[in-house]
Amino acid sequence: MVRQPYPKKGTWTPDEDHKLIAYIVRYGIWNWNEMPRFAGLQRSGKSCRLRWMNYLRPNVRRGNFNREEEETIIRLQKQLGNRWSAIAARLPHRTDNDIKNYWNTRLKKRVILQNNNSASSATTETSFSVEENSSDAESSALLNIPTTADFPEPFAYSNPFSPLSCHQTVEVDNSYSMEENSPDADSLILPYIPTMADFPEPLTYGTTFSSSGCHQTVEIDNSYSTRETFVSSEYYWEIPSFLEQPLIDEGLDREALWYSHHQNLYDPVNDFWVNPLV
DNA sequence: AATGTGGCCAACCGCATAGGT
DNA sequence: TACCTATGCGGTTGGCCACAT
Repeated sequence: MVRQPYPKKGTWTPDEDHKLIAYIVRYGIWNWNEMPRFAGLQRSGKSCRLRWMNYLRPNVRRGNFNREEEETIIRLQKQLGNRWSAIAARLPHRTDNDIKNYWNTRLKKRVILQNNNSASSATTETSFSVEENSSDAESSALLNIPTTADFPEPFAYSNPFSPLSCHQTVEVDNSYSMEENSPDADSLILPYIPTMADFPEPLTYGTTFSSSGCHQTVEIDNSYSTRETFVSSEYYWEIPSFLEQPLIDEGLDREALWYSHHQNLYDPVNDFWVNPLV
């Protein structure tokens, strides 16, 4: 009996990122638990999923939060509590983990301070309990505390595989529009979810294919949901080692796919994804 | 220069939930 | 209906880094 190697933990290496991106771009997401084995990763499926969702996934916006985003987070946290996924759903391109971290390390203190200040100025009482998750909308008024948006500085994205790097290279527009977000939290804004229509040609699931990379076969389940699982064609990246392998889906034309996504090129010299159209 | 301290954030862990059998 | 598995979510941890002493 062959014992499964103990899943690797800790920080992901660029090589691991490369493998995961390449695998998902090529085959999509069909089963997180099985995927690492086929992708040649020693990680748990859970770890792969987390890495993809929080870091490698297309459209993930990283770097400083602007003032509008901060205010939105503060407002939604007050309304929804620590339901980070719900808050993230209303902040396009931000992950729940990012929002959670940002809240815990920065915004939380600011809100507490703000509440303390407003409490002390609003009443002469010396003992006043500040409820962090108060539903009192009146207490949501922000102090004029400088935020990162007040001190714009260039973002530094160190990860060469960051999707943001592909499309926006270095500059990040601080005027990032939040107009998609209704100020009314009751109107739910869902994040963009790729559908089959986003693909140049439909993937054919329910077929059996062989992965030449690992010399194994796998059954693709028809019941597999498209929700949050497919890589949009807009972000089809070329990974040389994988392109050298034959495509496994009959319906896919590698060349057509590549030309339809030619805007993203990998610069092997600088180990960086660039967009020549930007 | 060495050490201590705190902030930041990627990643892990455990539990909840959804969906399939 | 009960059980099992995969996935999602939120809390927490650990390591790295910058800064202070």
